Amino acid sequence: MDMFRLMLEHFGHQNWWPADTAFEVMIGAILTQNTNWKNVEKAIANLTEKELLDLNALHHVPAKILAKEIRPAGYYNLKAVRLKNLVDFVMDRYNGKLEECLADETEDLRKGLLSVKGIGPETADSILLYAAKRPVFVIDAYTHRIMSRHHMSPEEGTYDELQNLFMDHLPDDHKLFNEFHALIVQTGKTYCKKRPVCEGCPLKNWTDIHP
DNA sequence: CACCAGGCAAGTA
DNA sequence: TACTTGCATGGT
Repeated sequence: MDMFRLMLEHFGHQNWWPADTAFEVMIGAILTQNTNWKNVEKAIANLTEKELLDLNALHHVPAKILAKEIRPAGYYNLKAVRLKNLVDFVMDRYNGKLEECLADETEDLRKGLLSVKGIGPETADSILLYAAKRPVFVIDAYTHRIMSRHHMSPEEGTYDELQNLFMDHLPDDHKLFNEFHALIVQTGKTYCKKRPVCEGCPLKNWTDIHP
């Protein structure tokens, strides 16, 4: 049985990304860097309450005030600057129009996002997949860990190598990629931590990467 | 108490 | 290129 179906039959549909708008996805993508999503929810709730979950509002709010509101998400000084960098990117390159940003060519938008200080490959691809709905496969620490544990990737493969491994074997379908990445995270959280709990893992006897 | 969470950038050699 | 370190809260 293939990896995707094993995980789907075990966990069911994940309904990612848990956000109301594309902009909220973009903000969440930065806030969740190396941070538990529960903490991000608190930070986003603060932003909503202060009416800061908005491109123009974030553009005008001082980084120091912003940092205070996103405190529960951790790395708050760093992330406040990163959020401002992302907002500046949309302002400068797309004339402050989020729709134009999200409608840009996938490759151009990816390069642009990666040029923003504080946005690396996972954050850029999360925005492309979950906000812009492009068929771009997101790789995270759990993906590396699961693939490595199953000897499906060369040891400590790079982000791009692992991403290509999936994208070369899967149809370009953003809905599939959406569900697939979410299931990998759920599987990793439940069974594939640094101290793995392999008993009960849907991938226990999985050895074939066939889509 | 230790360890972890849906990373990234900057510094060193 | 290949390590190492800082960033930080909140949960287990």
